[in-house]
Amino acid sequence: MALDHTAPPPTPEDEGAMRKSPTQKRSRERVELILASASRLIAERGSDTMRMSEVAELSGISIGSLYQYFPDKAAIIRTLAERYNAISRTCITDGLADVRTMADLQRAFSALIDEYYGIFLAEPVIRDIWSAMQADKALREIELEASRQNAILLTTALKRALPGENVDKLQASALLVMYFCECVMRLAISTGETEGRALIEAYKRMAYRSFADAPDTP
Amino acid sequence: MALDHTAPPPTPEDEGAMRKSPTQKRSRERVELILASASRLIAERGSDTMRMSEVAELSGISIGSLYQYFPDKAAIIRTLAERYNAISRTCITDGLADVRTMADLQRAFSALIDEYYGIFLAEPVIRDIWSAMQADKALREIELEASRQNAILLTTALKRALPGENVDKLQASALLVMYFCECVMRLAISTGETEGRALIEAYKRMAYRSFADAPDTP
DNA sequence: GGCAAATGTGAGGAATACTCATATTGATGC
DNA sequence: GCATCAATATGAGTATTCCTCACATTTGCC
Repeated sequence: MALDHTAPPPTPEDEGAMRKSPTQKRSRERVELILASASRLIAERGSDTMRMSEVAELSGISIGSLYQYFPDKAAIIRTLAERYNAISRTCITDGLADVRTMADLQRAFSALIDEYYGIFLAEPVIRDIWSAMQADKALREIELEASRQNAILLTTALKRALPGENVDKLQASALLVMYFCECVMRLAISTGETEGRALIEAYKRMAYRSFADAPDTP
Repeated sequence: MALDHTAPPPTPEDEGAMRKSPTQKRSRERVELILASASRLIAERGSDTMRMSEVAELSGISIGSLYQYFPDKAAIIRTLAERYNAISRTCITDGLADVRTMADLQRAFSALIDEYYGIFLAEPVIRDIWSAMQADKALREIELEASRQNAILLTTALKRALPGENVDKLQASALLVMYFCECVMRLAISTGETEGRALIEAYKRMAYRSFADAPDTP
């Protein structure tokens, strides 16, 4: 599952991020070399401290050549992100192919999520790109802390409404609901208001059902 | 609900981000002035294009003074973020105070989310801080597009497993589930693996319940 | 009024993404 | 083999922007 940069996959589709699509053999190899170097640097120290000069040096090419293929630093990161997305799409397609019933779906979904989490844990580059990005680490801590505080408030109300429920599960659900609240707001902003409202309604349904004292799903 | 910078609230708690807590009256006012200027600039053009020199100029103070109160650019943004968090915590506390039953909870929760979304729409500064941040806009587009693609795959499987279900709602739920997948991964990375695994289990329960053909919640 | 501490100032240092004029390399025709 | 032109490579230099620091000014206090 780990991305293999030594054997460049034939991907002429993500050239949208590039300045000039390389036609000669050597330059195609160089693009792969750049991406491999960037991957390594991101894995070691994170994308925000990765320097373009380091990418060039580690690749054994000049800065000028680097900018011949990628218009800016973000383009390198985007290209990596798109490759990871392509991989995960394949996993999902395969995982859901044979689903016929809800029981199938549940098994398949659970396995997919576990696999995905495994990849997340194992691949520092995905972790960095999707979670660290450029965003200030301290700011993410603040967001998490706010979600925790809000989750405590929600758990308190939930305990009153559902006296018999398993408290650990209530707490985990409450944290998710509060954390996802920020997430769905971001999503709604990205999609625009019309779709955003529908998504927020779906979020509310989802949150409410997660509270309901349904029997556990394995 | 909009933040009021003309009447500085007595907040000596968020001084953690500051370099030197201002003791004199004038300097307290200056801190509020800086935050108000930053707010305005972020609302107009976004935090990533906000320049420290602009903040200083708009505040009518020198750059040196700016750095007397805030150790760096991120500290200004963090201070604003913390103030918004304090406000939302108050809303949640008030909103959930009288909850006794699940019906209460549902009403209160729904109202809270609607209110929060309203704030998000109305306040460009919150929008920017929580959604744009420094992160590359194109990268967020890529994430959204990936979630959409994955949601299509999931919806296809869901339609097979639940032939009679309302397709619009299935689609909205599927998009949320897929988008939240990235979110919960980020969350799990932040919390560490022990808590992360519990959260991922909670996420799976939540996702699965959202598929189940339960009656709609109003 | 005088003194010490707090606060204010802005030219300049430092870091780093990115450019561009020039040099090198590869392909193609003869 | 050689000429020629386009594609590719180079890295010193530019531009931008965050942030510092040595010195000036103001404030509170006796």
